[in-house]
Amino acid sequence: MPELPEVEVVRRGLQEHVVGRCIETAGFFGARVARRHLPGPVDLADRLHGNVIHSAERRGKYLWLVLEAPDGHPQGLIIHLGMSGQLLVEAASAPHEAHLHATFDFADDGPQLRFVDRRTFGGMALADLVPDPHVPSVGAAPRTWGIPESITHIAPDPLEPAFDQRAVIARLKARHTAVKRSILDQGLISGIGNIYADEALWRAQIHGERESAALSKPALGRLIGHARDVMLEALQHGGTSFDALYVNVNGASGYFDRSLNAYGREGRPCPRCGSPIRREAFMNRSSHSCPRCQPRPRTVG
DNA sequence: CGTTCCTCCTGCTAGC
DNA sequence: TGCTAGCAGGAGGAAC
Repeated sequence: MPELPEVEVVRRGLQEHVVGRCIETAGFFGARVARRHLPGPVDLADRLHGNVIHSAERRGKYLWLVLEAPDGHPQGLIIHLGMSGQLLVEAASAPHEAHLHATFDFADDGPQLRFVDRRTFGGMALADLVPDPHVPSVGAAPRTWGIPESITHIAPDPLEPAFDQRAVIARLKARHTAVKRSILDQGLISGIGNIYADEALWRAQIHGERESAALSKPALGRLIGHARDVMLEALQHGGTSFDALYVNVNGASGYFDRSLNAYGREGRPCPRCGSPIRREAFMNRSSHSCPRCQPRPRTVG
């Protein structure tokens, strides 16, 4: 479930606890955590030895650590949390968690970074850093270090300077598919998952199966604005809980308990009109919406 | 090409 | 009470 706000909380934890440190030894356990690193887990561990962590970056749901290898070559360690990934900062002597897939020991005597992932949809890979193809020719300044080559297909998220709302609206107007499918497409706008998609659609009073191209530009603009707002609010709720030496995705956001209006609220009253929230199958997932505020389209887009 | 569908995975829960 | 089927869903790649 980590979407943009939860991943940003983790990024801030990494910035606080591992940036500036030198990786002494990395270990990867099992075949899946490094599956996107094609040379394999042993190669990945070898290449990380002696690297200094310069910064912790994020685009959408992707994290990466900017590293400088002992030979001076900069590179990015991509980290995706998938469905259930957690990064923990703990003493090396702490008992190993079930589903511990990676450990990082540092040249200092400080705590260890661990990657724990029950469902193994998450993973790590090393990539070269390249100029960001999404930075417009005028406007946002490029990142100091560039972005990992293997995630250049991921679009900017609504919280970064490179986000170009007019360009995104133009692409949404060209999509002849359901608008919810469009805003979940990380190559079009990144960071939004099923939860925040449902919340943004509820706020915008748009049913997710309405055709993307058939919505007006102002309506699409409002939808994007609501997506940005709901993720910012979640970030504000969740951004205070990592002062301990423990970066916990699941504990990152109290937002789920209090502030969701549609997602996971099947049968409970719509906070706006009181109608019971409905749940529908969509894209082999669940979609939650208000039947009165978000009427279904006559024809599926 | 744009769009849709399937698969990876494990823990939890509803229902027989 | 114990089993199984169903559900949760991010993202890449196959399939249409």
